[in-house]
This record gives sequence, C-alpha cells and structure tokens, in this order.
Amino acid sequence: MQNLDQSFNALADPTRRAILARLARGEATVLELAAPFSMSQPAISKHLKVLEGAGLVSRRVDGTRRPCRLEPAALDAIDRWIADLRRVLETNYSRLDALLADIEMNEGEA
Amino acid sequence: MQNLDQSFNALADPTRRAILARLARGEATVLELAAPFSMSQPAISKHLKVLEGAGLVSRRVDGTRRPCRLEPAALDAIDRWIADLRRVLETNYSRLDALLADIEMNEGEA
DNA sequence: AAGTTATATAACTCAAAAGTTATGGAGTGC
DNA sequence: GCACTCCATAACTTTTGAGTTATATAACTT
Repeated sequence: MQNLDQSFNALADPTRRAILARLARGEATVLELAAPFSMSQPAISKHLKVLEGAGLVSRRVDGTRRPCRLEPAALDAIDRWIADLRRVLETNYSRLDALLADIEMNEGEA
Repeated sequence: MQNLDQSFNALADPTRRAILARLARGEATVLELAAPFSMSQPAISKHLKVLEGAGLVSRRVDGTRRPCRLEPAALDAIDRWIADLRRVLETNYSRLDALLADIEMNEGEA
C-alpha cells in the first residue's frame, strides 16, 4: 500500500500530530495552526501539504483563507493494517499452542 | 510522545512493514528476513535496528544467529493515539450537533 | 586450527526531508 | 486603486535516511 507509506510518514512527525490533534477540535486556518509553534508559516504549510497528501487533512477555500479539517477516514487504513498484523500473529500463536499441546500429548503417550 | 515518533517512522517504510508481516508468522533470523528482498544484508540489519529502536521487534541470541520476533505491545501506543484523536473528534462533533440543534430550535421559536 | 556462516559495523554516496528567508499572488477593506 | 492579510512557492542550507561495499567478529563445523 503506497498510501500507508504516506500516512505513517505523516504521523511520524510530532508537529504534524499536534496539528491533527488541533484539527480534531475543529477547523482551523493555516495561521491559526502555525500560532502555537515556534516555526515559520511556510514550514507549517509544508507540513499541511504532507498531511493533505496522506489524505489526513482537507482544505476548503474561504476568501484568502484555507481552513483545514481532519479527515479521519484516512486513519482507517492504518487501523486495518495493524489489525491484520495482530490477526496473523494471533493465528500463528494459536497454531503454536496447538502444536505444543500436541507434542505434550505425544510425550504423555511415550 | 517520543516513542510515537519512532513507531510511526518505523512503520512508514514498506520494507519494514513487510518484515513485521513476516515476523507475525513467527521468529526469523536476519538472513531469513533478508531473503525476500533484493537488498543487502546490512540494509536489513539497519531496518531491524530501527524496528528494535521503536520496540516493535526484539532479538534473542542463538549461537551465531539473532532470531527476531514481533513485539505487538509497541502497537498499543499507536492504537491509543489514534483512538484519542477519534474520541476528541467525536466529542466536538457532538457539541456541534448540539449547537446546530439549538440554533434550529431557536429559529423555530422566531 | 582452519574454513565457513551469521551478523554487525564503518565509511561512503545519494536523495529526500525539515527548516529557513524572500517573494509573489489572490482577496479584502477602505 | 492601495495597503494589508493570508497563504503558497522558490531557492537555499543542513540533517537525516536508505542504500551500497568492504571488513571485522564471533560461533559453528570439520
């Protein structure tokens, strides 16, 4: 999955996670998002571009402003990937348990 | 959270995700993990170091081998972060709904 | 002891990422 | 139309990351 690359990468940066946390509370413009950080506005714009590329954020046009909002659907793919990993892990643990139980049984026979 | 940086970053690479997927099926040595990839062994060792740094993988010593295994507990922090984000989002959607309902009610009055 | 296997480390290259400053363009308000 | 605000883009620097080859180390094999 190409998009998992972008999603995980987007979330790997603390500034970007903070931006998402802010957006979870509601829409915000670029300058509003930049305010809490000791970072230039272009830096925040670049972070937003990364988040948008990952589908985690969308923007609308409001005059000269570009209010951003969180797109939680992009998180689903991540959830699914992790869940799949756990599922495979569980499946194979179960098999291992069965195998061990089997060995134990045969040892009991011997 | 410092560790979220490392965790998300570790998962942002497709080779590393593939390694985890392989490890979900059971322990594997470095060379076993390297086999499916057209990539040198040192490259895989470096990926494993990243995964280990994120707590996603652990290694044990078996003679000259270093079998790796998946540490699924490291995924919990990620799940929690995403769940928190969704929770905040839901909370604020609810407030918005309440606000809209309120406005509608007042309009009905007018 | 010698050779072989499994892995790690070092030194390097190349590309990409994160930040900066400077600037441009589109909208708004007077 | 002019000044100002909001944001994006360009050009640049610096750091980091992913990959390479070459080599070292430690354990196993015979």
